[in-house]
Amino acid sequence: MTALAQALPAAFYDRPVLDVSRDLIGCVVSCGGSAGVIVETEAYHHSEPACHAFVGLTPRTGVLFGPPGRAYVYRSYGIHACLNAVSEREGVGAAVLIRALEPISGIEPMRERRGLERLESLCSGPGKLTQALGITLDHNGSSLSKGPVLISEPPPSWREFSVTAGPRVGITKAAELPWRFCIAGNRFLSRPAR
DNA sequence: CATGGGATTGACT
DNA sequence: GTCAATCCCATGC
Repeated sequence: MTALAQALPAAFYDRPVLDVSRDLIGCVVSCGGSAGVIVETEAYHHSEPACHAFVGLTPRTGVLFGPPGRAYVYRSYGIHACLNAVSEREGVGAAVLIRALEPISGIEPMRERRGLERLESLCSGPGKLTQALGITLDHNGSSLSKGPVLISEPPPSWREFSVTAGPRVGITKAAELPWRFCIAGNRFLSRPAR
């Protein structure tokens, strides 16, 4: 394990979701004795139809409209869990989808939870990284500052990289918005940046 | 209460 | 390239 870094405060997420989405690149997600650096994110905002919050306040979207800095975890295609960081002022309805991590510690537990060996396959997708870190729907609504899922500032060796923006992956509505952010050329992206 | 659609992944042609 | 798995929940009757 690397030295414990400072978890980002809730105020970090209380900003425009595009800023939070870009600034989360390089930060560290940790859970279940494993951790990885965020190399790919997507922003979602209630004002556009690809966002779950677009339909308004329902039992499903309650966390999205809650205070910033909490985890919104939803089930995708009946099989996978996807991790989001709720952003913007309470009541707005916005979040950042964490799409890919570069594993940095607790690699063996990740391999066990994923049932795979290949490093590049452990966290290179939103459903993969939650499985690798042991993140489940039970974490929905939990604080990303207090855990058990934590997001911390970038490690010292991760302060220099270039972030590119492009269209989001796998959506049918508002697909033209360039709200996906990645580290250009990183080997651990869910798919290459365009 | 019945229906349908995913912010995906992995296996297969 | 195609496609099924599988379940939560929004929507409509």
